[in-house]
Amino acid sequence: MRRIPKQKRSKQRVAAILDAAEALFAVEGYEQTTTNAIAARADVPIASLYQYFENKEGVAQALIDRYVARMVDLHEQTFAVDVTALPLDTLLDQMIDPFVRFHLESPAFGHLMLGADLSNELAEATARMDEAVIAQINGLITAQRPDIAPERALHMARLAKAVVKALFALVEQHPDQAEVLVAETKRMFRAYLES
Amino acid sequence: MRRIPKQKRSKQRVAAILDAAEALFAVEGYEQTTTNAIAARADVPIASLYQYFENKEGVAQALIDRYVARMVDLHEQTFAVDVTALPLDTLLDQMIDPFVRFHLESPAFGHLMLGADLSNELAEATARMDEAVIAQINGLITAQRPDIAPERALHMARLAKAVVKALFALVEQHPDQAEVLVAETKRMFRAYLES
Amino acid sequence: MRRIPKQKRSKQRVAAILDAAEALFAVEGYEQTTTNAIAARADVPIASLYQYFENKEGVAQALIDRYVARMVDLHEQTFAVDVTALPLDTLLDQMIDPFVRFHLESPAFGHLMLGADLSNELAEATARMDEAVIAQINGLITAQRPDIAPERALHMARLAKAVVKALFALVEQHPDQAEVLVAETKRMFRAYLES
Amino acid sequence: MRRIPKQKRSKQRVAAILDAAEALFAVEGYEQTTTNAIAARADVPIASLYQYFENKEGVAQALIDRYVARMVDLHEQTFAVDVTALPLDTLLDQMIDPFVRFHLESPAFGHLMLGADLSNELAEATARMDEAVIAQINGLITAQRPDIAPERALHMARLAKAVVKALFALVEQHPDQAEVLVAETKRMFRAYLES
DNA sequence: CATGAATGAGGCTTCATTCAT
DNA sequence: CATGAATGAAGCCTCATTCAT
Repeated sequence: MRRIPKQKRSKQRVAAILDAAEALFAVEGYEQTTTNAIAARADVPIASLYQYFENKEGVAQALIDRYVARMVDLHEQTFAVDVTALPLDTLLDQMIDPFVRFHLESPAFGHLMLGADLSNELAEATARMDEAVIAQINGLITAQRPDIAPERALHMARLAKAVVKALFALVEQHPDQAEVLVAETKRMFRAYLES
Repeated sequence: MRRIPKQKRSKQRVAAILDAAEALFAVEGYEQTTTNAIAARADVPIASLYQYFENKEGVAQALIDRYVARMVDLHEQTFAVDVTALPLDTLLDQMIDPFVRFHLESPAFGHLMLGADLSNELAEATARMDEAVIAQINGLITAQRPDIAPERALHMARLAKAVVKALFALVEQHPDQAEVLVAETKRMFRAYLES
Repeated sequence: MRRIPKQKRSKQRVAAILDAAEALFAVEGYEQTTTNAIAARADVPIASLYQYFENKEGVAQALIDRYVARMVDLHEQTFAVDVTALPLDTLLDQMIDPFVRFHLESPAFGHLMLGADLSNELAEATARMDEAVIAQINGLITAQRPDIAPERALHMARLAKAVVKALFALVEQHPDQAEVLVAETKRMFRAYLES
Repeated sequence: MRRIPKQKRSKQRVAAILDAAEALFAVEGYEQTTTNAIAARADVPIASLYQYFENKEGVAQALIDRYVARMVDLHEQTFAVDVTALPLDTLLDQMIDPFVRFHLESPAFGHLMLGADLSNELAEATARMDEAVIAQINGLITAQRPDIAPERALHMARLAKAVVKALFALVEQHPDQAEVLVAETKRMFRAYLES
C-alpha cells in the first residue's frame, strides 16, 4: 500500500474500496474487474484509489492480507488446544468446519487464491501459505498415525489440502448441500486415515 | 465455426490456430490470452483467425470440442467392458489412470473447463458433461455398494468428481510426483468405498 | 465492368449480383452494405463478384446503369408525343406519374442517387443526368409559360426537380398515401405554373 | 454523455470534439466519419473522446441536441407573435427565412437529420420532431384557409415540410442562388395556398 | 474459369494508470 | 489532500480486395 490511512475517514475509504473489490472479484473474477469499477462501486474517485494502492494487484494484495489475517486467527484458535489429543472425529470437525465457514464468508477468496493470475511475488506468498498449511496437516497426520512414513504423510497432506480446496469449490457450487458434502468429506478422510 | 476448411492448407491452419490457443490458454489462462497472441503464435494473420472462428470464445469452443471428442473416446474404451464386475482396485485404476493421462496431455483442459468465464451456452455444455460424468460415477458406486442409499451415493459421486479434479490440479502442480499422488488418491477412494 | 458476361449462365450471375446489391443497398444503404454480403445473398463466391466488377462502386455503377437505361426508356416514351401541346393537367400527369412508379419499383434508386458517397466520376455522371432532366423541365415550363424570363424558368425547373425528389422520399415514407400526395403535388405545381 | 464536463478545460474539449464532428459529418457523412478522425481533427486523443461520449452515435446525439436546442429557440421566436394574423407574404417570410439561415449555418444538420442511419431511439426522436413541425404547419394552413378539409391540410403540411427540406438541399448545392430559390419557393407556396 | 483461401489496413472501444488543478 | 481530467497502449473485430489452386 502506498499510503497508510491514519484518519478515520481514510480508513473507511480504504475499507470501502476493499469491500467493493471483494464483491467484484467474487462475481466477475480478478481479470474481469476493472479498477474503475472498483472505485465506482466504492463511490470513490479513481485517483483516490491510487493514492492508497500501488495498482490493481495492490488492491488484491491488501484483500489477501485481510484474508490472511483472519486465517491466522482461525489457525490460532484451532490450535489453541492440543489437537493431537483429540479423537479423530472431533479433530476433523475442528479442522474443516471453521475453514468451510470462512470460505463461505469470503466471497473473493477462491478467485484470488486460485483463479487470478497474480504476479510472482504474490504467487510466492500464496505458495508459502500453502506450504505452511500442508506442514500443519502433515503434523496432524503424523500425530494420528505415527506408523505412516514421513514421505507418505507429506503426500497425504498435500492431497488432503487439495481435497479441502475441492470441497470449497463444491460447496460454493451447491451451497444448499454444504452440510452433507462436508459430512461426506469427513467420512472419506476418516476412512482414509483409519485404513 | 464460421467457415469449414476444405482444402488441406486451411485444415492445417485451423489446427495451428487451435494448437497455439491451447498452449496460450494453458499458460496464460483464457481471459489473459488475446486473439492477436493466438494468431501471432500460429503465425497466421489475425484476419485469417476470424475467417474460421466467430471470436475468441469460438476458438475456445473448438478446442473444447476437440477435447470432448477425445473424452468420449476414453469413456467408450473405459466402459467397453463390464466395469461393475471388476474388483475395486482394478476399477479405480481403469477409472482414474486414463483420465490423469488425458489431463496431462491436454494442457488447456483444466483452464477451459474450470477457470474460464465462458458464455452461458458453453457453461451449460460443460455442466451437462459434468452431470453425465457424475451419473456414471454414481452408477459405479451403486454397483459396488448396493447398500448405500441413492441420495448419499449421489453426493459421494459429486465429491469423487471434485476430488479427481483436485487431483488433476495437484498433478499439474507437481508433475514429478504424479504417480504417488494418484496412488494416494486411489487408496483414499478405496478406503472410502470399503468403509 | 471488368468482364462482359457472354454466356447465359454468366448473365444470370451478374443479374443475381445486381439484384442482391439492389435489395441490400435499399435496406442497409450503400456504405453499410458489404461486398461479401452481396455475394452471399446472390449465392455467388466473393471472388466471382470481383471477376465481373472492379470493386464495390463498380456494382453500384452497374446498378445505376440499369436504372439509367430504364429512365431513358421512360423519357423516350414520355416525349414520344408532343408534350408542349398537352393541357397542363395531362402534362403533369405524364411527367410525374411514370417517375413515381419507377421510383417505387426501384428500391435502391433513392439511396444511390442521393445518399451514397460515390466517387467523383459517378457523382459527375449523376450531375449530368440531373442537368439533362432540368433542361427538359425548363423546356416544358418555357413552352407552357413563354412569358417567364429564361433565367427564372431555370430556377423554377431546379425547384421542380427538387420537389419531385422530395415527393419520392415522402412517398417512400408513406407508401399508403402515395396517391394523395402525388395529387397534392400536382395541384401545387399547377397553381404555381398558372400564377 | 458519459461524463459531464465541469471544468472549463473539459468543456472546451467537448466543444472542440463536437465542432470537429460537425465538420466531418457535413462533408463525409455520418457513416464515413470515423471516431478517430473526429478525435484527430479536434486534436484530442481518442480515449478522451470516449470519456465524454458513449460511442460515435453518442457524439451525433450530442450534436443533434445542440441543433435541437437552437431549433427550439427559433420556433419560440417565430411563434412569439400571433402568426395567424399575418398576411401570407409575411408569414411565409417568417416561416422560411430563419430556417434557411439556420440550415446554412449548421453544416451537419441535413446529414444527421436525413441521411444517417442512426439507432431507433434517435430515429424516433427525429420522427417526433418531424411530427411536431408538421402539426405546426398544419395549424398555419388551417388558419389561412379554414375552408380546406382537415385531412387534406395534413397532406399539404407534409408536402410543405418535404418541399422545405428539398429547398435546403437545393440551397446547399447552389449556395450562390439561395435567395432566388427561396423566393421561388415562397411564390410556389403562395400560389398553392391561394389556389 | 471458378472458387476456397488469404490478408493489410483500419475501425471501434476499453483500461490501468498518471497528471494537474 | 482530493479529484476531475487525461491518455498510451492494446484488444477485438471487419472489410474490400487479391491470391492461388
